[in-house]
Amino acid sequence: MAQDEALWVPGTDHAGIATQNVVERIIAKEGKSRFDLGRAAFLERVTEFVTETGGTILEQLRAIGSSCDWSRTAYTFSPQLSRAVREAFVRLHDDGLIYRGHRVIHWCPRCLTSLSDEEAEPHETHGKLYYVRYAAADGSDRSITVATTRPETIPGDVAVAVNPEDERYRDLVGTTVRLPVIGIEIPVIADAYVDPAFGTGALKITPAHDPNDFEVGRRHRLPTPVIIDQVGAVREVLDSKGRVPPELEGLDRFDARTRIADMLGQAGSLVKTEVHQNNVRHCYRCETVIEPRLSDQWFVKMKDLAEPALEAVRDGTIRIMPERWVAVYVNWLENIRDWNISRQLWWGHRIPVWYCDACGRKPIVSRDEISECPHCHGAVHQDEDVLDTWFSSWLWPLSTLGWPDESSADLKAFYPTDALVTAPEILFFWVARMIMAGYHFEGRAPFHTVYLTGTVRDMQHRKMSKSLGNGIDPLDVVARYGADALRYTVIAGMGMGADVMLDPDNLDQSFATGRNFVTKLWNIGRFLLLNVGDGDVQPLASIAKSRLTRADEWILDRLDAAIREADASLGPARPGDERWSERELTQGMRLSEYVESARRFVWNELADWYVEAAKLRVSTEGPDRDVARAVLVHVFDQALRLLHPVVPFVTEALWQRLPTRAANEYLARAAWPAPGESRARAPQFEIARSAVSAIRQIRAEYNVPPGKMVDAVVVGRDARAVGVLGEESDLIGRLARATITASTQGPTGAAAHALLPDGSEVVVLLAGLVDIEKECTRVSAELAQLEKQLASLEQRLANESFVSRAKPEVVEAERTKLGEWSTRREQLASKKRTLCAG
RNA sequence: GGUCGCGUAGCUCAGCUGGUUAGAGCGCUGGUCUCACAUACCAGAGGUCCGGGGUUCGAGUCCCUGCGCGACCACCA
Repeated sequence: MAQDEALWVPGTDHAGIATQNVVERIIAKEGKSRFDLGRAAFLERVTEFVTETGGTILEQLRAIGSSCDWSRTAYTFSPQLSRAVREAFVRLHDDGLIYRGHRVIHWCPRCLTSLSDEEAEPHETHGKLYYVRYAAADGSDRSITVATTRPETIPGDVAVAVNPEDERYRDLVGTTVRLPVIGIEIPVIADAYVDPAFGTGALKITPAHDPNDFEVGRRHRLPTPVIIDQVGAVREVLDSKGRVPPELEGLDRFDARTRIADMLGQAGSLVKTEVHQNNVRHCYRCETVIEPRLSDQWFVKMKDLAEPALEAVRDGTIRIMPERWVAVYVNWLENIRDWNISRQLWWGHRIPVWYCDACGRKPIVSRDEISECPHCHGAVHQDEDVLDTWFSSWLWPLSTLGWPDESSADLKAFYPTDALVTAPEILFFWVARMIMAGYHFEGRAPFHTVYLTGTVRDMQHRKMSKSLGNGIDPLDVVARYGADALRYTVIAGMGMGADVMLDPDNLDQSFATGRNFVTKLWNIGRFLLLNVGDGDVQPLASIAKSRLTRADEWILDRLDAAIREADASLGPARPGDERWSERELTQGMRLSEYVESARRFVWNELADWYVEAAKLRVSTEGPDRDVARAVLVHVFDQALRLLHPVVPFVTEALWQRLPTRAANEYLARAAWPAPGESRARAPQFEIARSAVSAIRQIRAEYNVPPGKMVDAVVVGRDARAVGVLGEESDLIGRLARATITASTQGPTGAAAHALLPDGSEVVVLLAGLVDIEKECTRVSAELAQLEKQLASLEQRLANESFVSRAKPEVVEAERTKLGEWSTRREQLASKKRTLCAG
């Protein structure tokens, strides 16, 4: 609408682990595992499954009216995007940024795959801390007690480590101790990694089953016996002959834990156990407790990649909103660790690496399939593993625009893109990595605004999830209330980065905001179209300014204010220069504020006041009818434009029916509104408006029946106000059901009184109804309140510091206020004298 | 353990760089089926801006502190 070509590429990723898990569960019901089916047949099943179900997200996206370019719907597993994945892998490898590492990684014994640091989620767990005594090997009665949460890994121990500074154990360093129950002799070593303050200050070292122990073991050139297999059972897997006692052989790690605790107890080696709280990592897909596992995996070196991504956010090339996430982003990048990109899954991009079975040279990394060794022409086999799904997602802004084809028209036209909108929980998984990929492969940031939304939660503030059953399917909401109601509710209810609470058990109430607004908008449209009728409607520009009424000027003025507010709330789409200015960094993207400005205009100003004011004019034949019609249509047209991005369906449907709409035009393509020049008489209408409110207030207070006409004297503060009130008396009278007399002064007794903000007064004559005592009380209360406020205002203005230090416009405003309030005080005081004297 | 955020009306939250009498939606109370709309209209009640200090002419807004929540990160076995 801002006449700026916009592209939103829809699409999905292949969700490696998640999808594979679901399909494995399905075939498990048939009593099969993926290994029974074999790789090819299994992949067929997954493809089948994805084809059937994969469209749901896109359907939902479409149903809620997302204005995507559906012809470009992308999928990370498509040939085009797969090509980009391979290209990226090969380039990174050629750049020396991909390497194969032998180390302890996070392993899910259920999914049978490794996971990245981000995919292994720490959960607070209440466990036990076991204190186990390791006796000296020399037969003396000396011993060293270690504290461990995982006694089942004792068979894999290769040393006991203490801090080199620790006096308690200094004489033991260099000696050997025996593994309890097992009897193997291991050394006591000193390593600074050990925290002397924790537990006993002595730490058992199990290099194959703990990442830190692995590092310690490497420093001390210790062996790495593996005693837990890939499904998490204890057995002699590698370099561990004679280490696993027969009682533990084949036991699951948790069973082995209780079993070995018993054995240690019987052997007198278990000193004590303590309740202990610590973080245990779980698989982010199946919640299984992660088992650290020693294996060969492909890693991406992250430090060099992180550098420009860090710089981009620091120097304002990319802004992250809300701003508080910047610190989180920076912190993660500064402490970034290498990215394990291999997954021992089948559903994903196979790693483009081949090994020669004959000559056994270095692994061959290739863009194309390889059938024989380029060196010896021997047989080759491809790496069994696939890539982390995020290894394809991190290329999204590039790959969906045609990369690696540098001549791609899309890439030229739309890269770098503008805004990336997503949930904060994938800031690291996705956003940070996309930025790194953008810089590494294309030398530029992939977007310059990162907008992190809040999360939709239920009434207990729980995230919506399948397992809790507290989710809301957008399709249900669309079916019940329409897409616009859903969109309005969520957009209006979500301040920047704030969560929005919706009750899955009470959709009526949860979506009332949006439903009511859309209904209201529709009804305004109905009235308008009905009353404007079929005849030609003149464009507002062709109406002479002198023909506009005060109400016309007022509503046009309010429209301009709404447009200005909306523009300010939305802010600029992209940086004015290469980088965001200090101001721009935090400006804009306030969707809820933009929506509120538009809502207030349409509902509280257009519908509640202008439409009511214009009713008589549009139903009365004559030249003024055309003026009112022109203004109504113009204002509504502009309002629809303003609202279209939020409620596209209902605004488009209404706009199509506007008499001024040209054939074959769409609101979606209409120009975004721009404010016009200011109108002098617009503020005067406020006096009339408050007069109506004041009369209504009095009517309500005295329980005057709605149909009954009353007499009201409207006393202007000055001649000009009286003039305005006189000219608008018909309108005021109609809206307030009163016969209006505008005057410079009014009766003080036997009437109900109300003051207008500008100092004018409304006196409603209620023959025989007025309760003088009530009026006295009211006026007294009002006066007291005013006196208090006036006192503090006077004090402020008498304060020299305020007058000299505050901004001049603030002081000026306070002075004006003082004048107005003083007048009101006098009026009230005189009123009080008359009323309260009886 | 580190970092960050939050605590404003019964509920969910706005309130941006300190400056009119602190706002919205939903809910609540009273009155209206007024010829666009009862998913509406009119009027109204409801707030010690978590507590305590401080800076300032001026604090919901800035600083310190206490209490209560939450998020993220982290190799303390």
